[in-house]
Amino acid sequence: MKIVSWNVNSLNARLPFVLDWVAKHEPDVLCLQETKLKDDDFPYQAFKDIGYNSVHFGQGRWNGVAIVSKAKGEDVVCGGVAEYFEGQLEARHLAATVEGIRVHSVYVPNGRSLEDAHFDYKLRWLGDLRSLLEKECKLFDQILVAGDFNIAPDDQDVWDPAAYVGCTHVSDDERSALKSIEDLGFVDVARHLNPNDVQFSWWDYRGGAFHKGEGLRIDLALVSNSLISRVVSARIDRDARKVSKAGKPSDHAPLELCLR
DNA sequence: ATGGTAGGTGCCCTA
Repeated sequence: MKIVSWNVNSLNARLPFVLDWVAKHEPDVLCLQETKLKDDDFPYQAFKDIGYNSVHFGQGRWNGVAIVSKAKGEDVVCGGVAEYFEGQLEARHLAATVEGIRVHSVYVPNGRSLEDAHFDYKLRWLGDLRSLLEKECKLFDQILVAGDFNIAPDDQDVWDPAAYVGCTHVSDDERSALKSIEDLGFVDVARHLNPNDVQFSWWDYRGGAFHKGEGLRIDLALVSNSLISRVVSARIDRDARKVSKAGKPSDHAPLELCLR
C-alpha cells in the first residue's frame, strides 16, 4: 500500500502535472494540500476517470485540503481544528478513514514571522490539532497525519540552520508544539526510517533554491505507534520538483510511504 | 547586488 502527501500549490494550476504523476506512481491514498479550490471546483471527475475517489475541504483562493484514494474515504470530518483566523475560514484539515487507516490531511499555517499574529495562530492551530488527535487516538488505532507542517523538526531538516535563526519553521515554540503531538504516540516516520538522511521536501521558487540544494523538510507523515510497524519505506520524490513535459512543479515534492 | 518566483485575484496578497 502506498500513501502520499503533497502540497500542490494550486490544484487548478497543477492538475495535468498531478494526474501524470498519479498515473505513474499509483498511490492508494493521496493527501493534498493547498488545492486553492472551492469544493464545487474540485476535479472529482478527473480523478474518478483514473480510478480515484476524492474528499475535499476548500474555500477557494487559499488553503484547501483533500484525500484522494482508490478505496472510498469514510467517516469524513472537515475542520475540527482552529479553522478561523480573525473570523476568516481557513480550510486546513480533513480526515477520512481509508482501508482501516484514519487519514488526516493537514496544512499547518505558515506563521509569516515570529512577531506576526499569524504565528500565534499557527501555535493555536497546532494546539487544537493536538486536542483533536488526542480524541482520535481513543477512537482509532491506525492513524496517519500527513501534510505540510511548515515546521522543520530539527536542524538537519534545514539546508543552512544559520540562515534561519529567528525565523519561523525552526523556532523552539513550533518544534515543541510538534513534539507535543508526537508525545501522544506518533512517530515522524521519514526521520524514523532514515535517521541520517537529508531529504528536503520544499525549495523556494526564488533564486534557483532547488538547484542549489537550499531546501527544508517540512512535509511530514506522523503515524501512530500501532501503524509504524507496517511502514517499510518513506522517501521524497525530488523528481516531482523538476519541470517536466506535464508542466511546472509545485514548490513542494511528494512524500511517499510504502506500507505492508 | 539586500534581490528573486509562482499562484491566486484583480492593479496587491500569500507563500
